[in-house]
Order: sequence, then structure tokens, then C-alpha cells
Amino acid sequence: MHLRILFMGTAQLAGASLRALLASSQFDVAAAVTRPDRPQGRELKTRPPLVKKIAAEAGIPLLQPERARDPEFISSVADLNPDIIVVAEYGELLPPSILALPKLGCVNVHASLLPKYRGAAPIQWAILNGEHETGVTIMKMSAGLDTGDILTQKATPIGLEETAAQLHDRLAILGAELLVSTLPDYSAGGILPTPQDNAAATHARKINREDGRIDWSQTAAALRNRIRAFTPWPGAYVDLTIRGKPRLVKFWRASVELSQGQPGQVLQADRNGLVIACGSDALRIQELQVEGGRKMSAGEFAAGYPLTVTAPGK
RNA sequence: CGCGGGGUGGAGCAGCCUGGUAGCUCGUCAGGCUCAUAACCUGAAGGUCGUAGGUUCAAAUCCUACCCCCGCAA
Repeated sequence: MHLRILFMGTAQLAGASLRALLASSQFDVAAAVTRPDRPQGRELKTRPPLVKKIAAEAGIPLLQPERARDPEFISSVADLNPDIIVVAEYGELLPPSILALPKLGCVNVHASLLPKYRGAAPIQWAILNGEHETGVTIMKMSAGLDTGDILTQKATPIGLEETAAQLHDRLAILGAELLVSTLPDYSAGGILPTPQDNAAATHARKINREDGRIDWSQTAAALRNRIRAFTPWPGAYVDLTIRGKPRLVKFWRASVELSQGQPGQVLQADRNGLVIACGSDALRIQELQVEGGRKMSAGEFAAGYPLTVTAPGK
């Protein structure tokens, strides 16, 4: 039977799931819902969310409510009469009136192994905490934040060098695949929803820019995780004064080096690289970016921005 | 008109404010030193200074327009 689906989502992770649903003949995507176009990017130009583009390409109806709890939107959803609502990365809690609308309820694609890392930034926090494994969860939505009963999960190891951007891409695909395989079973009654163990739950709060600031008193391993977790946004950065001008310098790739020094002390700065002492061990910076410029290797940086090897600070 | 930084030999940067022989670090090539080297020494090649106009005796530098890259913000 064809499941009549209403899809709700916004960006890349949602896009992967929407594409997968559209590509399968098992589903009938009646419409997509995404958040309003917002000014974003340089020049603050208004750009449409990815889901809007996909919906346009696929020729399916699109709704962009200002708020999910708008009565007008809710009645539109009721009129669409979906069997199920699939939500991925929508960015807004849904009111109970919507959760209760479809006969099969609402299911969500979440990028963690729930109950761990509920919330807005599960991928970043998993890497930041140095996890070796994460995954995706398809769950039945309830009123709380990512608290619903679990339908299916799939785990995947986190690579030692993997960045949030890379893991995000992998989880988007993994989530889409799991979604497509889960829905038919679920609608046929073949899956028993399992309640989450609330005692084991952790919350992955939204990341903000300030979280990216590097504190050299932390261990090199922790800072390496921070760099990986905050790629591409907001980046792990430090504020420097270069030739009299305040500059943001972001570190994009680094490894742990077994040497010691005062936290923040530059231990090496030449064509072979840039090594900075941390609270424990040191960080060998491999790729970085000065505000206003593009990414470059530590060697290139050292060629144009001579640093002194000694005192803390630079 | 959201704010701001930048486009200079192959790479990364100075020089611009206070117009007037193109500079630095690295790379490349040649030679030297060395058991040897990504180390060191000597020398060399390599640049329409983003594009198009303008001002001037003279423009990388001042003015105007445009193209491209990037950070903030969202």
C-alpha cells in the first residue's frame, strides 16, 4: 500500500531523507513543509531552505508556515490527510494537535543513538565528547524534545579524524536509508515502539559561536575534538592581533603531539608546521584560516606570518 | 543598500595612509659544504602588482566602476 506522507524538514539532513522518500515507489509524498525563507549568507540575501528546492524539483506542494502552531497551518495539514508525518531537522517543536493528526502519528529522524544526545546538535556534541560511536534513530514523536518511543536505530563508528561535516553527511544517508526501510514495517504493525530509558538521556544543546573559542588550558585531545566537532561551523578559533589588527584565526585540522609547554606557547612555527602547547600535550595545527582569507596549511601560514617560538600568546 | 577583510613572481605575506629603482619567508633551478639530509652557504630564473577607465611629468600606491575570494552577522 502507498503510504501518504507529509514531510517536514529544512536543511541537508532532511533533504537526504526527503529525496529517499521521493525516490521510492512505496511512498506518496503528498507535500513538504519547511521553515520560511530567511536572509542568510553574505549580503543577507534571502535563500530558500534545501527542502524547498527539492520540493520544487519534485513538483510537490510546499507549505512554509511562520509557526507550526498556526491554526491555519494545522488545518492545512488536516486537509492533506496524511497517513504519517515524517520530520527531520525541522527546527521547531510541533504542537500536540499536529502530533495527533495522522493515524500513524509523526516519526522523526534523529542523528544520535537516543536517548543519548537529545536536542539540536547531537553530531557536534558526540564528537566534542570524544565518542567513538554514534548513529541514527527513527522514533515516534511525542510532546517532549526527542523523547518519543524508538522504532529503529543504526549505529556507526566515528572516525578518529572525522569532522562534524563528514559525519553529518554520513548520518544523513544512514538516516534516509533507515527511514525508508523502517516506514513500511512500522505501518504494517511490524515494529513495537520501545520507550526510551530517560535515566540514560543526555542533552545536546545548540552550539553557539562562543563555544568555538579555544582555551589552551584544555588538553590537546579535547581541543582536537573541538576542532573536528565545530567544522564547518562555528570553527575552533582564537583571537589574535596580526600586524596591529584584531584577527580571528580558525583551526581546521590538527593532531595531538606529545610535547609539553606553557598552555598557548608556540613550540614550533616553520614550514614544517605549527605546534602549540596545551594544558596537556600539544596541538600540531595542520590547516588553519585567518579571517578574511582562505584556508591554508600551517606551513604556508608560517611563510607569511612569522611567529616567534617562545612566550605564551603570539 | 546589514558590517568588515582581501586579490602583489609557483605558495604565503609586506609595500598603499605620507605617488617616483618590486621587498620578505618558502618553493623551484644551478653550484658549494656534508658520510648524508627536509639542514647550512652562494648564485639564478620567475611579476601585465584582479579588470577597465580617470587624475598626474610619474600610479602597486590617489579617484571611479566592475569581477573574484573570505570573515562577521543571520
